[in-house]
Amino acid sequence: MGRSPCCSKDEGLNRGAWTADEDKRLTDYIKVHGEGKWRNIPKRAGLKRCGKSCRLRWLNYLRPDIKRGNITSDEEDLIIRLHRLLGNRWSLIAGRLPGRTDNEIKNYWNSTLAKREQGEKKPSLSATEKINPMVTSSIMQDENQNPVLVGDSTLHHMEQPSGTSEAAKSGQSSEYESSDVSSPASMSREEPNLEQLMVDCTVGELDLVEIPDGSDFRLNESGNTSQVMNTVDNEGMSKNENVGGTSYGQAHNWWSEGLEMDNWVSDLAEMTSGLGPFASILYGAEDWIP
DNA sequence: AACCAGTGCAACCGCACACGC
DNA sequence: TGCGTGTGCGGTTGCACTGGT
Repeated sequence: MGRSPCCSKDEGLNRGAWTADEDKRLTDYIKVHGEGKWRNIPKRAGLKRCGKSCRLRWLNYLRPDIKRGNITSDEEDLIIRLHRLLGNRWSLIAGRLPGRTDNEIKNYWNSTLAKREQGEKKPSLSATEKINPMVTSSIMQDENQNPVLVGDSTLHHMEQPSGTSEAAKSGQSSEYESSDVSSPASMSREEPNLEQLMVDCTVGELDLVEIPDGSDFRLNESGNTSQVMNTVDNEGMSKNENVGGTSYGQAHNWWSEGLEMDNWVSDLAEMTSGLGPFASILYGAEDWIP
């Protein structure tokens, strides 16, 4: 697909920092007409910006529910924990931090927490191993350097999830050592998170996970997760049914808007009685997810 | 006071996916 | 079915600011 047509450089569009007047125009327009149809917004709002830029400005800065100011220690702790579970899924992490944007969290991580994590890295146990030794001790590589999950007496081949880490794909992980578990690249390569595990398991072994609250969260034939909506009384769910569309995007919707984290973890524990080697991972998560 | 390196953050970029036609 | 569009996402860049020398 590539570059969106609305973002062509040769249209005399403004670039760079937004002015107060531009902010006001955009805010006023969205207050009246609402979000969506971003491509039309610049013209209708009298802005010399591409729609994509307008969307970004609104979502990351102008939205009224944006929480400005420093990240609190509680938020920081949550970010760290969620990052250990999810990796660089900034939107997922942001979904658990009301008022914070994925961009803000991403910046905070890259500028502050990544360095701190690197500095605090223990020589004996990695952060992941401290969470649950099962996670890393059971990940090996086959002869083709593909990650292999070793659980019980079964080997589960772990395909690299598409789009998990562009940096890893393009070899742009120079900022991090390969052994650094806190780095985005190594996170995707060595630390299969919960969702990734669920995605990568074969259907026969992990066919159906039933989510309470009336929704099914399952692995489909192709190994991707899919969500089947059974309820109509969850506005958050229905609102997001046509948004995003990636498997983890759907997980995000369900997770961030449908269930509280506490319930999610305890429900997962109940759900996982048949998950074999993966159950311990989920149970391990129960110890540290707030 | 001037310079420079480091830092934080807003904005940009390219890609992926869903959806409608 | 193929294509264009709209949207979301993660990675990267650019620049203002700050502190040290």
